[in-house]
Amino acid sequence: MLRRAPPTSLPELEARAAALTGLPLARLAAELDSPVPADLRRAKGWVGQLVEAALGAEGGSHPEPDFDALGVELKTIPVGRDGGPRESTFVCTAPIEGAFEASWETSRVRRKLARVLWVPIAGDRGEPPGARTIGAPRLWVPSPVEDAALAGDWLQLSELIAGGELHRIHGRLGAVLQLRPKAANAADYAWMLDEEGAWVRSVPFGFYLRARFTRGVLGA
DNA sequence: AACTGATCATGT
DNA sequence: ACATGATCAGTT
Repeated sequence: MLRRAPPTSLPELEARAAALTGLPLARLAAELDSPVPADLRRAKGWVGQLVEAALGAEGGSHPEPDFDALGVELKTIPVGRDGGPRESTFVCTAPIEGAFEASWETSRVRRKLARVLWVPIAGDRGEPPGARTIGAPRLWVPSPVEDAALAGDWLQLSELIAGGELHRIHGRLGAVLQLRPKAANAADYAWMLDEEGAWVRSVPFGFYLRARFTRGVLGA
């Protein structure tokens, strides 16, 4: 897949993203010489990686923002006819150390969400990936109210991890931020501390933004 | 229709 | 194993 050079300024990045508005993914894929999968079942990351390449994100699996120099994280978000998100948004994995010493201010969740460029991808479930179209991008910086809501959930969820109360963790907790499994399959595991302070195998957890929250962010 | 738990691909 | 990119698909 071809990849553009990284943008050198925030306005340049925003202009590039805006220029993609209305473009079907099949056309973008053709420009970038990327084969279009028949469906996303075995290509779940294809859309995100395609838009990364189009905007000149560094890509790869490094723990840095997509546009490191600009401090911007890129997120594609599937939206329905009303412009509302169809899915939750993965933020980051829930590291065991992050539950202890880190404050909300220095947490990975907050750093990840400091500045996000949302790129909506319009299309219904089951629609061929190439037929989906890129929507108008939105650069988001959490408002004080949004930040406070995220902080509250993060603290509650982090306390469960820090306390080793792993069995109490499930996707129903958190008003805007939730913890859910984030793994390759059911056999995948991570080492975590239980209530007794013993290392145990656990399903790896990830922080996700609820679709309801993202709906507000997108102004839909 | 929304939501949660499970899953898929790739790179380091 | 864990980071990146997410969506699938069964249940409620």
